[in-house]
Amino acid sequence: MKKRTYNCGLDAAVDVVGGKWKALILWALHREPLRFGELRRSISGISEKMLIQQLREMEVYGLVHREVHRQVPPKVEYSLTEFGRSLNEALIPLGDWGHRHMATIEAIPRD
Amino acid sequence: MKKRTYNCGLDAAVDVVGGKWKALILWALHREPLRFGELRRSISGISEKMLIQQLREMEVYGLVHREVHRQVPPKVEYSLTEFGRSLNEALIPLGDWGHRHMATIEAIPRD
DNA sequence: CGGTATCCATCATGATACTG
DNA sequence: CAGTATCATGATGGATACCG
Repeated sequence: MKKRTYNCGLDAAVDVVGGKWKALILWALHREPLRFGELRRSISGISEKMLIQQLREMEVYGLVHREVHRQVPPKVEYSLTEFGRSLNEALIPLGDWGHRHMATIEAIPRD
Repeated sequence: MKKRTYNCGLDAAVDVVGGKWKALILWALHREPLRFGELRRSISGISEKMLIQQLREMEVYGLVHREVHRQVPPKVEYSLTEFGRSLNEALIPLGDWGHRHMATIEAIPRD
């Protein structure tokens, strides 16, 4: 989240959901609330640092809700807010597109 | 474009359209082909360096077509391929979402 | 007009180790 | 279990100057 004004909606949306991980976190949480560890295991390749960093930002944005259950061992559950849910729905066509063209995308030369 | 395999379509799509500029470039080109200078003026805040860099990547991805008209002064037109057009359509709901929630997004505290 | 080439600052991401 | 701290690296972006 760098800017304060936007020229178009896409500009604003990219600013919110931008980066490698936020869209994937939204998707991982769209079915049910998950604990930190479950979330980490369900998003392959993410480090604990990036996961917590992105989750904190998404909490500030109002996309994600963080609920602490005071018990031993500690249990913290993350879930989507209505706002997060609405963003996730807006991402579905993009996910479908990626799924349809995955073979093409993987064939793109790197570097 | 960093990875070679993807867990889900959204993962792949984010890899293709990720970064601050590519979605905006797609949008700028969706109505009609534009010259380099027109493109630069229509995307506020982008530097020449980033514009040319992103365009080159999008050419490699097969999203954008670059057509050189040999004349004086030089004229180079950029347009969307069918692939680029399909990606742009998949981004429309996200753009709508951003447009609907722009006030909320601008009100999010920074840092 | 439509780029290219450098240099440089800053930011995003990653690896590893450690803690309540 | 759910994080934090620290350091390293690479990507991103801005400024400036130059070229066919």
